[in-house]
Amino acid sequence: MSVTVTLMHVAREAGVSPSTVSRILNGTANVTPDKRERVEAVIQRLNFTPNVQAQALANGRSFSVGVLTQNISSPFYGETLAGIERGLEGSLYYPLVVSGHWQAEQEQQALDLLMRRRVDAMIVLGGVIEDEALQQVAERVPLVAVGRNVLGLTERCVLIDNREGIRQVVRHLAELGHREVAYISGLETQQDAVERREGFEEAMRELGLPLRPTLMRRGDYTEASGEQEASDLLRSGVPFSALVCANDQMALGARLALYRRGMRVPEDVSLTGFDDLFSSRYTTPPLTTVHQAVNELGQQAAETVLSLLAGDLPHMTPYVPRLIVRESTGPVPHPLTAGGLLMHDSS
Amino acid sequence: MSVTVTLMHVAREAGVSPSTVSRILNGTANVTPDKRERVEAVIQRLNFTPNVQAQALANGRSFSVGVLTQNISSPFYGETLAGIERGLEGSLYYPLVVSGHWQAEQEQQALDLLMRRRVDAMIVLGGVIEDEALQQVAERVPLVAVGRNVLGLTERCVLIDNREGIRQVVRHLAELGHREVAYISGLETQQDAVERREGFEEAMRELGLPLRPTLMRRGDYTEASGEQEASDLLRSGVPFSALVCANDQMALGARLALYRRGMRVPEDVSLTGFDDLFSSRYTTPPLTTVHQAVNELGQQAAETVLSLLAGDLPHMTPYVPRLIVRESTGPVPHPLTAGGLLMHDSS
DNA sequence: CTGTTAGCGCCTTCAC
DNA sequence: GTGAAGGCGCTAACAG
Repeated sequence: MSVTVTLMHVAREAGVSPSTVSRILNGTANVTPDKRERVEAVIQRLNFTPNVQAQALANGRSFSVGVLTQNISSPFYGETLAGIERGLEGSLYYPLVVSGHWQAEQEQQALDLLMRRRVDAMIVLGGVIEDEALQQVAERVPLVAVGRNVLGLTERCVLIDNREGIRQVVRHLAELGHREVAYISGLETQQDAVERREGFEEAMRELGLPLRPTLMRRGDYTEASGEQEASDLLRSGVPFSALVCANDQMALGARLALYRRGMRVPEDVSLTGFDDLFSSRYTTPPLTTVHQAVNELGQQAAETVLSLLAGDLPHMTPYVPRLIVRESTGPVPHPLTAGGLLMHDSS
Repeated sequence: MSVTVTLMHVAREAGVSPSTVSRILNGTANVTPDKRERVEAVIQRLNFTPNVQAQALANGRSFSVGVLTQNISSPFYGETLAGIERGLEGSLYYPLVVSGHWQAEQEQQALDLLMRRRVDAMIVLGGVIEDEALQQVAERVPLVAVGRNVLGLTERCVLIDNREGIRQVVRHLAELGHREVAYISGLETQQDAVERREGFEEAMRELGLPLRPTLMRRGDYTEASGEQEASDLLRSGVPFSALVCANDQMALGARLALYRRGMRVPEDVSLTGFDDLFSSRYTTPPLTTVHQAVNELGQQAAETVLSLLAGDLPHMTPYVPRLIVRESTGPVPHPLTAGGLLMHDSS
């Protein structure tokens, strides 16, 4: 394609030295107005844009921050990325994102790729890679983790109180009179899935509700697994009046399973999620869930990185999720075993 | 942070010249086995990774392809990005993505940013920026557009036959006996929204169905607008037995409006979308929609860019979308005006 | 204020 | 096969 025009070209064309052009570009020093004008005109005319690679090399900074995400197309991480994008906006920094797909090996490759690109900082979203690998990265550049605690870097982690989130859900259901509560867990190789399940169990105990192994299922955070586990649950015949899912996506899948069985939400079964994805406001009925402000978390991570880069030592405030009661939860159907559940179950 | 180790360090440590190390790194020439071993050992020990910025500068290529997307968190573009990521996998290239948010100005800034980063190629997803700006970019690097026709670059555009997609929807509804069909259009600053609406109108005419201005609404592709327009439609009292939405997100919003009015889908109203987002498989009921294989489109775009970069002249095959009939469409309720619709409408 | 001089880290001729 | 030298495009002292 056409030859790329360099700062050198501009300098020659404007009859000044390269450094002058550079100074104008970066506002590094004062330049006589007429020279400035001349140079700027040439820049316009030649459509010159500085080569970031070269700037990076000369500056020793790439002006980019690496983002290790897991699945770029997941609604959850998508919103986090949007938040990061927003948080970085206006700064000179730009996010380089790579997906790790929840596979330690791929995550390691992603980190390597980003380090080769000499990112100035790193943001890590979840993942299953060992803490050690992240600590190693953290030795070279400032690192902030979201939704994951990294040993020795806790003060650089934007954490969510998963236990508290689920607890709010259980409390809400208890207040509505539910006792037989089923639970579909997420992929327990992920920290948050474990925390949520444990939080559920703790809350049930605290509130004096029965914790039945037969009502505890294990999904993998996907819609498909939510559907699968929910329909297993229904087929099993063990009665329950509420179904708590470890995330919104599984709740969506579970919703479909209930629909297929002709079970109404919330008349027959109350259903809850976790994350408050944007689309959960539009499920039928709108989903009661735990709000995470994923977007804000991303933004906060970005801002933290920026201040780290600026040499400050920001301190993270742990994020407290909050229950959003919408329409997928309601009072227990009267005689549980005879009414709501079993009646429809046999229809 | 710790000093970054360079190729120079490796060379010294291994007792060879920098060029030798470079050759080993790139397999550019043969090197004596023992030197190779020595160097590789040092690379390991020092944990050396080449600086991509420097390589880029020396090579004149950055090994990155720019991606101009609109909204990184939208499920639609998210899936496209995942496809691009997949398509680029295994190549040396890496995607740099920036969002334009459907604003010409921001899109232009995004393009500038990417050109400054000296991307070797560009993939454009939708957008409202003028063709001219894209042509200008295309003069400097290979460019591929997805879901958008760019004047003079048509053979570099991965296009979707939107008219045909909507036509299939209308035909399907006609076969089910629907005559009074409402339509919610997308943001008509976008080409595809116009094509879909026009396709709808054409198909209605062809099939001899009435085209009522009062049943034509204009949304903006968001869930909120779908809800808004659908509820307006219901409030207006004009009877209809089917509602066609220009995308899945608006269909989701419309679904909620119908739910609020106590209208059943598909018993009272048939509902359709367009795009076949992953989550549309899990709406209640699962949504009849037009499949776009967004993921594959992204992948195809990436592969095209790669072969362009390799010097080939690939040829794009226009993409024909296909109707996916799920459960949100059904036969017309018996006497339309008396039965299904108005009865519920007045409840 | 501004031009000259060195690099930043790597690759690539060019000789040996 | 391998080292030396020059350059990619830009910035940052250093002298004027």
